[in-house]
Amino acid sequence: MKIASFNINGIKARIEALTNWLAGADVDVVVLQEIKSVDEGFPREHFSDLGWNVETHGQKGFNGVAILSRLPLEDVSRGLPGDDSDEQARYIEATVVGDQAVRLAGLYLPNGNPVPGPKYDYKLAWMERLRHRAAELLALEMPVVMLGDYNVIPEARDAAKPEKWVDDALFLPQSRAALRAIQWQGWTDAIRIRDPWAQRGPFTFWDYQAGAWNRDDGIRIDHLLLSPQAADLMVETGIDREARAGEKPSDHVPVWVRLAA
DNA sequence: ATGGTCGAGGTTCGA
Repeated sequence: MKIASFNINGIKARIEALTNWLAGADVDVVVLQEIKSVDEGFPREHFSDLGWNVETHGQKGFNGVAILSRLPLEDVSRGLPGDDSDEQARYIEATVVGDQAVRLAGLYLPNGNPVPGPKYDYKLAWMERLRHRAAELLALEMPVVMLGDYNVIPEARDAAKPEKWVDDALFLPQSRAALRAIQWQGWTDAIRIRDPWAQRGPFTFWDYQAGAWNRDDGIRIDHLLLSPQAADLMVETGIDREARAGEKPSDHVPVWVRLAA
């Protein structure tokens, strides 16, 4: 089972690039972030006609997450538990049924800028809620993949120019500590363990501004965290970097893991 | 050191 995450930065603007990537990526399931669409505005038929099961959790204008799957999806739930007043569409869970059942949590973690301010407070509170949910998912003792745009640069080596990010919500010590608190519950960072001692990179996001892609001025903020039962099934993982060089690209590229499931 | 791009929705905000 090949599982991917892709922040597409607008489904209407990215329908062609996403469709082309899906045709060549050989993925079974992909979680999407920043669909920037209400559920009724998502081109559901376009993807269902191509053989994808579609589950969305959208809102008007901003945010929004979705799952496309060639395999059956069960027990879909929308929204991150822990705050009934939170109306931002940033989280969706589903169980994918292959040879084994795999629980997926697709997430779009708040950006948090500017700092300080209510947006950063919301980011840290959201991460605390995610930590609680992550502990519940680990307690299932089943293969779980928690993946998406975490909007956190874990370490200095995850940025081409870390000095640019020192005052940014994506790299502040509190943000990184909150991510570590989740990881240290027992999650495996699938992309990092490909090359544990890398001194720089790999990256998953390059800003549209100032020629960041051409300078390879990237950061790693899209992550795949695997429960121990999922990590035991991991056979391959990767980043589809070439997607950033295509026509009308997103500013993020897909990240993926293949499980023997 | 400097300059500066997208998307969505509606003339501005979020990233």
